[in-house]
Amino acid sequence: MTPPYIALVDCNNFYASCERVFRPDLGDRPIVVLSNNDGCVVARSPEAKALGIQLGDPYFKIRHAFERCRGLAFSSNYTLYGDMSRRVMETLREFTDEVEVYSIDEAFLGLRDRARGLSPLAEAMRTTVKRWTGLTVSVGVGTTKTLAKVANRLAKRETGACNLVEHGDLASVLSEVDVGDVWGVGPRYGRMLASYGIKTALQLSQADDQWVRRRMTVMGLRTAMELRGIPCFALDEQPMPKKAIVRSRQFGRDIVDLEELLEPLASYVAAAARALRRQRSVAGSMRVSLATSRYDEYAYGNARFGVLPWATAHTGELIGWACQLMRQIYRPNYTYRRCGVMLTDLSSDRIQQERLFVDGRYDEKKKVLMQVVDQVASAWGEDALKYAREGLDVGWGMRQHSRSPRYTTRWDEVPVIPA
DNA sequence: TCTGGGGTCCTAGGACCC
DNA sequence: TCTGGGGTCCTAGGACCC
Repeated sequence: MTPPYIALVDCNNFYASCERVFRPDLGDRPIVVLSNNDGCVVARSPEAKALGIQLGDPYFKIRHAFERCRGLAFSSNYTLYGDMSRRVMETLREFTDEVEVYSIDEAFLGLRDRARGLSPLAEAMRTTVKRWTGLTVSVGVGTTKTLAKVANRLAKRETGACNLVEHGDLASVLSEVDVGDVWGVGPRYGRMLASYGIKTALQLSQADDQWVRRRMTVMGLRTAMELRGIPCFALDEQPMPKKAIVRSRQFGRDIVDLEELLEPLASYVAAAARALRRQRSVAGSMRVSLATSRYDEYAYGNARFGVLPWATAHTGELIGWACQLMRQIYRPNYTYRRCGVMLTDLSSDRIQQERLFVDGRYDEKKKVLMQVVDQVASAWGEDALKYAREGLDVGWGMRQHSRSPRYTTRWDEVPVIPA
C-alpha cells in the first residue's frame, strides 16, 4: 500500500558536514570537498558557498582565492561518507519501516501518521539525527515524492522542516517554485518549457496532459501529475539489483604504454567485480573504454563491447577478458588519461544459464574462491589482496593530497581524544 | 600541471521473425 | 501486377538524477 504521506530527508552539505563533524577545531572556516584526483569541487560548506564557489569549479582555478579566505579543501573520502550515510539511514529507520535510500545523502520515508502529527515528527527526525550522528538534515513532507522534494527545498530556506500536507494553499506555493527546480525537470526541459511560457511548477502541473507527454515522455507527465498530488512514483524500499556496474576513472598521470594501461584497468575490473558479488550477480557482457584527455590536442577515445564466453563474477576471468578488449582498442603513441569498464547483462549468481558448446562456467569452486577473496578484503581492507595484473600503482592512482582519516571504519584511524 | 563518477528510464529505428 | 503488418529484441541517443 502506498503510504499517504512521504518525507524526503536529506543531509545538508553532506560531504563537507562529514568532514566537519570530526574536526570541531575548524570552527566556521570554509570547507570544500574535491572530486577524485582532487579535480573539482563536489561539496561546499555554507561558508564556501558564501564565497561564491560553485559546484564543479576546477579546484586549481579557485585555490588561490579560497586559501586566502582560510578555506580548507579535502580529498573525497568515500569510506567515511558511506559509513556516515549508513548511520543516518539507520537512525531514520527508528521512525518508520518504509525507507527508500535514494542516494548517499537522501532518503524517502513512507509515513502513515495522521496529518496533524507530521510536523512534530519531522522535527523529531532532525533532532535525533543531529544527536546521533552530528549531521544536520532537512525534512520535506508531501503527498507525493515530487511534492516532498519541493517541500525539502523550502525546508532548506526556512527552519529545516517543511510540511506541505497541512498547507492550505498548495497552488500559491507551487507558483513560487521555478519549474527548473522541479525534480525531473533538468536544464533541457527547463529551457523548452520556458520557451512555451511555462515558468513555474504550478504552470507545469496545469499544462495539458497530451502536450506534456509528447514533449517530455511519460516521465514528464508523471512529474506533472505528482505536482497535482497524484502519486506516480512508488516508494521503492528494496531497490532492484543494479543493471550495470561501472568503474571508470582518470589516472593520476598520463599513460602511453599498453601493458601499463592494463594495470588500472585490472584494478577497476576488480572493484567492479566486488560490487557485482556484493549484489550476488554475475555479468554476461562487458564494455571497456579508454580515452585521452578531452583537452588533448591529439584526442582519441574508443570503447568495445563484448559478450563473455560465460557469465561470471570471477575477478580473474573478468580481468582476462577486459584485457583482451583493451588490446583491441588501444592505439600506440597517445597519452591516455582514463579508462573504464562496464559490466552489463547482470543476472543472479544462483540461476545460471548453461551455454551450449562452451565448457567453462562460474562453478562452485570459483565461487568459494571469490568468497575467500572478499572475506580477506573485508577483514584487511580492499587493497590487502590484489591480482598481479593490477600492479603496484606506480603513480597512476588517484591524487589525494588531503584525504581525511577514515575515522569510523579503521581502527588505526579512529579519532583520539586526549583526556 | 590541473576540468568527477555512477546510475536510471524512455524512445526511435533497425533487424529479424512469422 | 503486386511489395503487408504486427510483434520482439537490441542499440544508440537523449533526458534526467545525485
